[in-house]
Amino acid sequence: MIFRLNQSSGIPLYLQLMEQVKHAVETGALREGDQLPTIRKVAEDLVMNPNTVVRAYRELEHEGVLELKHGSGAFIKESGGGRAGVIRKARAVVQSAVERLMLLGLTEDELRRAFENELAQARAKTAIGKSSRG
Amino acid sequence: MIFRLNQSSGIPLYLQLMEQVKHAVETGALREGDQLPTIRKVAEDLVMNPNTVVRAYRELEHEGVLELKHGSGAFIKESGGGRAGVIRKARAVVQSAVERLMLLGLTEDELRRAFENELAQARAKTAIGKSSRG
DNA sequence: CAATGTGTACTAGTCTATCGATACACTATA
DNA sequence: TATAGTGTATCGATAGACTAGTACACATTG
Repeated sequence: MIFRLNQSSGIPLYLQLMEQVKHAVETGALREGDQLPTIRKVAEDLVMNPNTVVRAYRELEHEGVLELKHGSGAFIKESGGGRAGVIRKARAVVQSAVERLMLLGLTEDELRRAFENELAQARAKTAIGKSSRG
Repeated sequence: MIFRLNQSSGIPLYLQLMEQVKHAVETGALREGDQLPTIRKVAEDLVMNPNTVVRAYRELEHEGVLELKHGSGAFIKESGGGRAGVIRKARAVVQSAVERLMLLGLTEDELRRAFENELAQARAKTAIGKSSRG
């Protein structure tokens, strides 16, 4: 597992790290039980402070993506039954929707707004309120 | 046009303002040429600094939602052909997609991620890159 | 021109997010 | 028990976001 950061993107380093771990999990590059690179190793490789890596790992733990074991390391956590499969299906749905939306000639911002609006609506109606898998 | 802010929501006041103006435009409560409430009036009504209102209005101008006329006021701008109608159609598409996704049991975060991923894909392939209508 | 209403520009304070330095505590291994 | 490898905790520096105070410039009306 190797990470690549864009120092000048304006996106916080710890978020970039989180993003890459999540992506690796979703694509299957990282599986349940796999150990992630050491905090110190990542920090060294990417020439950054260990604390920043800690932040990424801790948030990922809080989201239920991985588990930190004091003195041992960081490990990918079971995400609960064919979650990866579900996410793949979801992608298909989203993809077709996005395609149709682009045909309507919406800008990316408008598209995102429409999405967020719906999400807010849905949140109000249903019980998906709890964000993340905590 | 009356605005309502949530001081303790953690969401920046100027963003809340922007949100409400956009929503009013999308629902038709505000139409092309309509004058928005004065910067000072909004600031007074909501007990906040005029500069914060300015920020909201300026960003909306930058996004092409309204137009600021020095000495005259702020006015809703034509958004180009039946844009409102298009946006309404888009909403329907998004709504059905979101509903299906929720049935899959995705959390809000996962849903958002899937959406952003697709958006990034689409951006790479097509020419919708330019965000906002500027 | 005067008066009033409008947006604009400049400056500064405060708070938070982000990242870093460093020392501590747990675990595994021999 | 010693040692090396791992995550943890606490504090500080810095930059940027957000909001505010105040004075300026333009437009409209009479």
